[in-house]
Amino acid sequence: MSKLSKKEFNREGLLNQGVVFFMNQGYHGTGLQEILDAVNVPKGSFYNYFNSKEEFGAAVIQHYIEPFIARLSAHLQQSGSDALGAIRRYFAELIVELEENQFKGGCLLGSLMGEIGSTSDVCQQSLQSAIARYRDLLQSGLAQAQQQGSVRTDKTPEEMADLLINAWQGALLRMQIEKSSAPVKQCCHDLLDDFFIP
Amino acid sequence: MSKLSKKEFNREGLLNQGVVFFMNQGYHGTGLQEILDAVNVPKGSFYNYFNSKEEFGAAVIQHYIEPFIARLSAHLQQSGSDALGAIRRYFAELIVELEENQFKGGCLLGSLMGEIGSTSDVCQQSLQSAIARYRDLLQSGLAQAQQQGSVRTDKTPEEMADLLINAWQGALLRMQIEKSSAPVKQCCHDLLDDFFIP
DNA sequence: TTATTAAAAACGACCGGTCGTATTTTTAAA
DNA sequence: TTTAAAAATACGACCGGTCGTTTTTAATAA
Repeated sequence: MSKLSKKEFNREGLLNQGVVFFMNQGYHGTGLQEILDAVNVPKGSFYNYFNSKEEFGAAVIQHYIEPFIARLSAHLQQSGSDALGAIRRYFAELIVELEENQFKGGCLLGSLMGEIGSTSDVCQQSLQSAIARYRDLLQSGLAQAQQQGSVRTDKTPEEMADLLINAWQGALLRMQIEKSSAPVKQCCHDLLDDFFIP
Repeated sequence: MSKLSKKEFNREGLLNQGVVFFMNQGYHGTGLQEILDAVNVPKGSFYNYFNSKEEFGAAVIQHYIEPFIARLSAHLQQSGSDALGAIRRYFAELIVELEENQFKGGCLLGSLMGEIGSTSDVCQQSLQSAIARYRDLLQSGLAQAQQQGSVRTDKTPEEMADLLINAWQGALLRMQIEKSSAPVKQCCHDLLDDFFIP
């Protein structure tokens, strides 16, 4: 493996483990050492990859949201004339994975919003942009569904996307402490099978 | 002031400041020293009041939820035949206070669920019971409103209470990073003025 | 005196971050 | 193409400081 790609490999590893540790133990509850040990990167090398823990946190946030956007995007793209179905299937997939993980994870964005959303400007901005991107995608999916007649049109897609994201975040928190997927299932059902239907 | 009541006074002060600091900086982001300094209690004395930071955190959670339950309860009690109006006014009051606080706070329960909901059993249980009490109260209010004909009856009050709490929590997180009360206002409007209406 | 509580001092572990230095990679001149 | 200078990266020891907790001492009550 060439040296250049090894650097990128290590960087990716740090971001991946950052997601895992921050999700399980929170930002302040996770020491850099834990992450570095997990990827076998020496302490002194960390600052060749990132300028500070805070900037690392911001990068982890962006790294975290990417696959979610890619997956939702893929579902929407291949859904043809059933955008609402694509959204339903996307969330159903997430629920399956949450169950597989025994409800340990939740959503990194939700956890970090509460923990450092008010204290770290850098991370706050990262959270803002991550959620905005996710929201915009969901919004476009709901707009498609409106044109297809499967979603009510007396609410803006923006409004519904926000409600769905917020309720989903809250349901994920509940899921964590109740160790049950009931909250997230209920949430999807209430909105996608009822409130959003014309 | 007698010694006994001074001890109770200090204990209350610690809990109050615990709410403030945990809300602003998170659990792991707050050192005991900060809280102790704010209440002028020596560090060595902390363990005369609480057995550990973790148990202190669990106590802070219970201490935090109390006034919310009392206020919602009061609104419902004096609402007569307009339980839905009481719930609306309760949340409207909360929104005013959030705006006064410049969206700094959010909800301690939401923040701590994400940060330590999966790692601290003691706090997890405390969060569970705090939310359950709050939910039950909201549920009873919604049941009243159903009997009064102002809320739809094809959904259980439990289901609606959960959705309201979850969406509210998510909206509070959004409010924090967007520094705007728009998310919480939208949330209340979507549910209390639309989805819950028969 | 003895028993009980408050508080000070001390504990080891760990925090994020910096340091000097060794090694490698890139750049540019020859 | 070879070589020399410069820039970037790797790395572990180490920084001052803070963490939550424990032990020891001082003060108070019985």
